[in-house]
Amino acid sequence: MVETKKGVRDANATKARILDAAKGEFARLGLGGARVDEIAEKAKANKRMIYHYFGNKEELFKVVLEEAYLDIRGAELSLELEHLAPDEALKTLVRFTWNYYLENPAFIRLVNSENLHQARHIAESDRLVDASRKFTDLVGGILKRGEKDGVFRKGIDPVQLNITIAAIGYYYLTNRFTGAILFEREFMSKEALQERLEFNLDTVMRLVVA
Amino acid sequence: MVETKKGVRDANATKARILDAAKGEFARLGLGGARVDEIAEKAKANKRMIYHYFGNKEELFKVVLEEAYLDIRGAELSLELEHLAPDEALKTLVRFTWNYYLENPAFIRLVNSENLHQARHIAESDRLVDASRKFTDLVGGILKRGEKDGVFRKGIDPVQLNITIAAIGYYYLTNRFTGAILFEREFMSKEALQERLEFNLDTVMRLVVA
DNA sequence: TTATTAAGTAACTAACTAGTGCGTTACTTG
DNA sequence: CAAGTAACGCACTAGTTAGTTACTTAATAA
Repeated sequence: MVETKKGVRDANATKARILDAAKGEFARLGLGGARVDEIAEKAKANKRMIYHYFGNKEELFKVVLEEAYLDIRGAELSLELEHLAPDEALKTLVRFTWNYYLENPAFIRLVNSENLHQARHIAESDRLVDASRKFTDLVGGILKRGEKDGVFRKGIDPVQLNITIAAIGYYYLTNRFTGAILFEREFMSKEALQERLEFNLDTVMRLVVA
Repeated sequence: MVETKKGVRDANATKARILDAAKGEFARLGLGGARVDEIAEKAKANKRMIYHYFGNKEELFKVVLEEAYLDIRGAELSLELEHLAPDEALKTLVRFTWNYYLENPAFIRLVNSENLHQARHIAESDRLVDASRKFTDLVGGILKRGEKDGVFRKGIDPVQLNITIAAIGYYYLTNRFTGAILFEREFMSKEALQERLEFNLDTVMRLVVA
């Protein structure tokens, strides 16, 4: 939570508080379910400020989404996977992805909401496309190195692999509520989470191994 | 779409039209985004009838969800996988799951919406728990047979496997909108879909193989 | 000190939305 | 065929909701 003392006028701080509150509300209730009044209240800002700084609800949602994506893409790059052996790099990525989803529950909920709306809010964001391209290239590089070292089989599509790495973590976490009921199983205990991570690491390594 | 001639009074037909329209609207816009008036109009029924037959919006959502889940669980059971060799049974399940998601886009959207609301609408549905238990047992049985035949390695958790089979299809399809933008790739062309299915079959078979 | 600009507020509005009151119309059964 | 019951419809309400209007207050530069 962004906290700044009130009374003092500070445009940047107010913007940050609004973004923070909006992220929480959009994640919790989706674009349609979130309420502008509620966001303003949570941000300790006047609703008028939201319209002043962001134009309207959807534009605000755009900024929230873009920031969320840039954050994870930045974190992925800062793992410096190119300095690790291919198999370690891949394992690190699987672990990181899993932990990022766990520690940033807002992220997957925002992505879900954006997909419900057919991704029209990020449709023209060159910044996101650039960041994602770098990420795909990164994974492609790991696969190439592994292939050359003889530890990975060849011909693996980095995009398909990326999707799968995201999927096996993301799905478990977003659908944990229905999952817990239907499979009559605890999804969020320390042991359950650890077990799933191990299973996912295993899945990915079996998929790439030569 | 359920179609019945108007004017003639037919409670079952009206209920069916309402459920059908509700499924479409809830899938399209989520529980929060769907509008009761719109559902009534699409159902060619009076809004009053929705409240008459289903009580309120959330109860209607409950029925829609329960029907959607029972439908896929029923379809899975009618595959009669127990009559197939273990590896064929598993491949058939992966293909079926993929095709079901493709042909019933409402299903994954409804499940997403339900998880946004922490699964409170299916929380007490014994029918669903029973149906899911049968399904988990089915997959468990396939794994056991494969293990005995020496084609599958032992110790695979059927629940984790189920989750993974669902995940690698579900995630690709729900997140295809953001995916298409970020990965600069067509997700829904015939070729792309076929490629993903092959990749997923490969992923699952490599995961279980002895 | 004063004029200017930007930050911030409260009260409002027009459109919408879930849910209802109350009446009408058709089918069914004794 | 009469009377009861269930299907159906209109028009309303009470409460929301995104967005706006018109204003006050603080910071800043001349």
